[in-house]
Amino acid sequence: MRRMTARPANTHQARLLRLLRDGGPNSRAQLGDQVDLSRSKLAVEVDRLLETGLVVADGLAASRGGRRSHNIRLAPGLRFLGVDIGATSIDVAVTNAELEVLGHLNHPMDVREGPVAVFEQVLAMAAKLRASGLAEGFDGAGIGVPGPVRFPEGVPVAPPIMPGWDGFPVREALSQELGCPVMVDNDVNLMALGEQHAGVARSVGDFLCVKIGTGIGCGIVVGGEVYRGTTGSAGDIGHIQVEPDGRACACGNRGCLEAHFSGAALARDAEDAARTGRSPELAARLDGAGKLSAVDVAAAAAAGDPTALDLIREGGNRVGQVIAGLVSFFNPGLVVIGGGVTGLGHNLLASVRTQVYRQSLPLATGNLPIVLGELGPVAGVTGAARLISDHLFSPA
Amino acid sequence: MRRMTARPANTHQARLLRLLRDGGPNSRAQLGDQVDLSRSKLAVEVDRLLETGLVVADGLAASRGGRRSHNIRLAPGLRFLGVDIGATSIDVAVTNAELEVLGHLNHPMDVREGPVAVFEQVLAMAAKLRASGLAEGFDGAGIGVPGPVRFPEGVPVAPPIMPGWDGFPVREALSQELGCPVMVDNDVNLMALGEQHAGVARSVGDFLCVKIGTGIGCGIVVGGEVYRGTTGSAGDIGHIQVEPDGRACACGNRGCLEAHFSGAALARDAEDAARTGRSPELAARLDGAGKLSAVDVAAAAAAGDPTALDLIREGGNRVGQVIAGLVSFFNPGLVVIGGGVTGLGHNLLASVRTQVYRQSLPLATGNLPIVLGELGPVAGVTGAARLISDHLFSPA
DNA sequence: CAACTTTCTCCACACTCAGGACAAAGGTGC
DNA sequence: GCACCTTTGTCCTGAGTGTGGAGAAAGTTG
Repeated sequence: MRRMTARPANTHQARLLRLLRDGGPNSRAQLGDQVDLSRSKLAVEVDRLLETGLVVADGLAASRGGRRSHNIRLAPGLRFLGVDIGATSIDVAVTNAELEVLGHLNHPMDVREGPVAVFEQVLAMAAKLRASGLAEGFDGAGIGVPGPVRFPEGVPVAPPIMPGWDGFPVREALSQELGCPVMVDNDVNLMALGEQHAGVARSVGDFLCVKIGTGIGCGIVVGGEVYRGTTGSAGDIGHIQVEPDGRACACGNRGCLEAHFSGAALARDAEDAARTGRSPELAARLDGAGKLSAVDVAAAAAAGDPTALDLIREGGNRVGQVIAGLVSFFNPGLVVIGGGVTGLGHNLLASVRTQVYRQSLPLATGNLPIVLGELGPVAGVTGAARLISDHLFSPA
Repeated sequence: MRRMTARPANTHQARLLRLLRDGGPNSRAQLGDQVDLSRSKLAVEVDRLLETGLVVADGLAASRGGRRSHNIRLAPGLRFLGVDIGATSIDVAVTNAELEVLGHLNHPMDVREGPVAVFEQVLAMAAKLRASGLAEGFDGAGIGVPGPVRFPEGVPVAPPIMPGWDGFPVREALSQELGCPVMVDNDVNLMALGEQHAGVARSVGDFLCVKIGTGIGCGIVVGGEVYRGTTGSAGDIGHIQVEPDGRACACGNRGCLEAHFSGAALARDAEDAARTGRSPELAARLDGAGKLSAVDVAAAAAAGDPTALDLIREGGNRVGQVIAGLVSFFNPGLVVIGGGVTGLGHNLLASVRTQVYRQSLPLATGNLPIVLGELGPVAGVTGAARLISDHLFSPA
């Protein structure tokens, strides 16, 4: 099929496209209720959108007591590709224009293998999704990488855990390969966007989204928009010091949050507890290579293992301590916790909450929900689709 | 004289007013270079502003090689009142429409005496400024208070150091008394606004402004706008924990930043050092009541007193530790340090810088200036004038 | 004093947008 | 089945917004 070529010509059209994206099919009359435009002006803009092919008239809706309305919806053939590159795996999904995930693939891969190898894998996954009939092509793609990004150019800058990616023109390269517009962002920001679009953070203007995976990062949303900072490294909380003269961190400092608690740190601590005989539950879960993951710790905790519970509680205290500071500083309306450790669930949440509610001032915490993300692995890819759709659904 | 009654009728007019405020008198042609409007449209809007009396034509400028231009400037009689209520003193200033401080008064006063007594003092100071001929009346007033504010209503909420102010309708009361529009904000936010308008933070979009006075707070500017948080308590960093099981704080917790370093904590430590004989330099500066202030510590340090230097260095390390975390999180383009302790100067700055550059990642600190505010006590009142002028110079 | 610049005004024309009249297409009650 | 209502959508007029060009006014420069 012919891919999306047109862009909205003005802010009205952009507004209408986003309403249709976020609210599904709608009649002209219903759209009119939401946009503060006269019916006549609205009709003109809808007609123009129909001409561009971005939206289509799609049959008649049931009567609401009068003449039946024509359903207007985004072109059903539009497809976005959402890519979420983590430290240890890749998620790729296809969505329709309403950002509903139509198909989703996950593949383990070490990001340190470098952009070329990773790109090959991403393209193979995209091809597989296309071959399965979910898309004939992509109208746009969003991609998240686990490190800071110079956002306007779509280029990673000085990413600590993926040094081979420094300066690699992710946006341009992927755009070339896919033949469609591409936007690049930090994976944590995309998780925040995903939870904002379809998850727990709907209708919250200012919130924090703490992603605890291999590392730790924090998405910052101000007034509904992702805040990226001066050099694109905002939210990089993994190297905040939580213990003077604490553990050595890969960054060269001591006592960084990430060194004391993160997916990687938790796994190391669990493996240590297993090997030194402090936890038979964990020892029983060691794999052939003597490795454990956050999932194993969650399982051991669920089985009542006190050492596993201690590790989770201890970790929650560490993150909670940092989050408490951020809550005092940022005064968010919501804190979302997600990433690979979501499986640790309420044990983790409980100790985070304890720290925050104890350390921050009542005015900041009084009405502050601290919750787990509800989208899991879909958050990142949904956020990626949202990123490119926000870009395409804005005036050219 | 007749006070300002009109407000800009549209965004163009608001834009023009702000250009005239920030850039001084300008010709129509110069304004046209800055606003992306045709000369004809611009002439129409300027004419309308002239009709309202908000701006006046003020003689001819020198020729730039052709016909001489008419100077357009903000009405010279416009006067704003800027009020900055600190924990221990009140600053009041009159500015013209360009926010230049025409007169400035300071009066020591304990904010805990409550809103009624403080208001009386503020009104007396305003009357004194008026009596001196600097203003015949005020077209608007901005006021800062040392605590969180519900911004839209202009009402302090749960302010820890001034409990008597909780819920007091500052905006409404002052507006009644002065007979002009009033906006209320946190004193720290106003300092940030002041430094942004006329100080070190000009042309910086995202920055932090740490004010260390009796307490400690942090103004947050995102994209040129003050960020206030969900309940107006954003930037309240005084109660971030810097030492587990540290000193008891007035808030009920232990180890708060404010308990370890702030104007009040520094004074206490200095008095202690003086009384226990660790520092003759400080002891010599004790006043009749056995009290010291940040100024005394600065003087002792300048005289080479090692104990005073230690206190400053120690305090700088504490704040630096917190700022390092905030820099990682927020990735600002600038950090400004101001407030009563500015007198500690480069001794303080040095230890703050050391902490931040050591603890934060290079990407966030690479090009990050950490500087002292340059406006001193004028920052707050300038910010207050800026606050109300931003309000009045926006479409009604 | 002619030629050029800069500043400002005036005017014709295109575009945007609101609101009312009206047509189309349904439901409801008798 | 029919009159009357509601809802949806279209068309038209008129007010306002904004552009760009012509040209006048007021300088400078050689």
